Amino acid sequence: MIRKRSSSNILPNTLGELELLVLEALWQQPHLDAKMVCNKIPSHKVPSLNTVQSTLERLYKKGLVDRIKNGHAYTYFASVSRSNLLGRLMGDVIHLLHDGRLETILSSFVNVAADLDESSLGDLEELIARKKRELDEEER
Amino acid sequence: MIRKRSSSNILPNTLGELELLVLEALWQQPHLDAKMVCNKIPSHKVPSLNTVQSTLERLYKKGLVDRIKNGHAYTYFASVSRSNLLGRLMGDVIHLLHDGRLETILSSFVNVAADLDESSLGDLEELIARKKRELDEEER
DNA sequence: GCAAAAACCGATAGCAACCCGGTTTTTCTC
DNA sequence: GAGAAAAACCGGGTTGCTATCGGTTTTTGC
Repeated sequence: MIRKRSSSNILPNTLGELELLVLEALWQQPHLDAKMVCNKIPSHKVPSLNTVQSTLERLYKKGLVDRIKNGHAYTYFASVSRSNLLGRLMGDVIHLLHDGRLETILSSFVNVAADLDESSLGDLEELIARKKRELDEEER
Repeated sequence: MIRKRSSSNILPNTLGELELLVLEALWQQPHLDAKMVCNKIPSHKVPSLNTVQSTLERLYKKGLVDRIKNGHAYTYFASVSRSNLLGRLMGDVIHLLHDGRLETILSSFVNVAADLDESSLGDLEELIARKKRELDEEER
């Protein structure tokens, strides 16, 4: 028997529950050390300091947080913004299921946007218009 | 020590590698039995028939494929379209990182759209316009 | 130099995907 | 209907990842 395994989860940057909580804390207030992060975790599920530390380490290796040696302790801060990470994960999902046809992506966009009300669609239109102008600039 | 664990992966519907390959096969050609699915997996990584079967079973439990008893064998078919699944996964990601501000979502949309060229943005605009008209209809 | 605090190390546990051999059930054929 | 073939079903083993935390070492402030 060969039993060689391929990768289990095909999405490269998925997050665990605690990893997300830690990131939330750092987005809310950057430049915290491990202990401070620990104190910011919702009180009904505070893990031990060590647990938070290894979670921070994992996030660091993933490139989602960065850190500075400040005295004897690291202070951590998110190295990606919330919307940046959101965009990255969306990109991963899209890449995963892309079939080459743009329409697939676009109609999914709009399906997701189905929850959005009219003014949000207006906002989206505005953002697209801006993006178009940017592309125009680049071409010249 | 308590050592009770919370959930590890916060995204509910992530896919494994083989699960995706199987889905791809079913999208390309619906109504296949396990053996046929097996034959459609790219040749450099064909797993055993049993492996494909348990993968199909997992996908069935997840609600991503459905099946009909046809003679002595099940025939399987995807119960979600590619763009449907894409939209669902995008929804999951958005829900995961949503901070209540629509702008976060919208700017992520546009960040992803940064890879798209001008005509694609035009298509997206068109889809939004259509969506807006739909919303208009509903209101009346 | 010493005590406290933090980093570092390693070990365990749970979970989900993957992988497959062996057994049972179903069905098809004669 | 018996027997063979094919598929479903079952159970277990492997891997990779997150979560969890105790114990040890290093650093630092006094």
